[in-house]
Amino acid sequence: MIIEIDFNSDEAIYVQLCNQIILGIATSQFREGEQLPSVRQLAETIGINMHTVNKAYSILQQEGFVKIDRRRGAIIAIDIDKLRALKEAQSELAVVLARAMCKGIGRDDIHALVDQIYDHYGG
Amino acid sequence: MIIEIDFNSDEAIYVQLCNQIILGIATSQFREGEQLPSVRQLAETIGINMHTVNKAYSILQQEGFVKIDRRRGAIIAIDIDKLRALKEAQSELAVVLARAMCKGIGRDDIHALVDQIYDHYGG
DNA sequence: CCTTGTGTGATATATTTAGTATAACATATG
DNA sequence: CATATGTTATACTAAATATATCACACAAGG
Repeated sequence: MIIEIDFNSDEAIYVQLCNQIILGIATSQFREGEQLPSVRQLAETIGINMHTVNKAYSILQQEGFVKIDRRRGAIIAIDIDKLRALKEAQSELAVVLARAMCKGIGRDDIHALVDQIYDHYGG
Repeated sequence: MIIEIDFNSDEAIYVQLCNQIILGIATSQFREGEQLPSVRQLAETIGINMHTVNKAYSILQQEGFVKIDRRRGAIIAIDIDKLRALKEAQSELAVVLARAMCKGIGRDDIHALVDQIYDHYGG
């Protein structure tokens, strides 16, 4: 999978890394049990520091997307806590939808967007 | 409208302020043409610095939620650029939905959440 | 005319976060 | 033993965040 970092973005590099890897999992470019590049390797590929990658991996571990094995590095391993995930999705959606509503975007527009994204992700 | 700031949150104060005011607009607690508290007044109410409120107001102005009048302060004035708003909603949704999908949340769950939020906002 | 209340601007300072640069360590693999 | 893994520690720079003052321009009201 190709990971691209926008160094001019206002989003921190480690946040962009997390999001892209999660996007990769959602689009089945990364599959359960698959091994991510080592922190040193990915850091060199992207041209950033090892610790920045390590921070992203640690967060992904904490959020239950990967498990980290001393021998093999970071491995995709989804820890499903659906109730918790639903709560988080709800509070994140609340912010996004409030903005959308103010701008005159109706619920049908949102439903269409959701379907479009799910179709694109192959769900 | 009551604005509450969580000083222990990892979200910056000015970001929380922006989100809460946008939430207030979405829920019709703030209406078009209505006047927001002055930067000094709101700062004192919350117990934060004037400039922190000013930063939030400036961002809201830049994002097209308020207009700032030297005489009357910040006034709710939605600038509707639906195409742009749709693009932003899409990219924000893409991140949220990727996380949800990985955790086994299906599109029906999301549609239900969307309806729930829109109902709650009174749309 | 003066006071008051707007937003705005400049400056300074403290704190936290982000990112980098090195180095070293424990451990598992071959 | 050499290599590659994550991990830990330290130090440093740069940027973001938040606060603290002070001052300015402008408009409203007495």
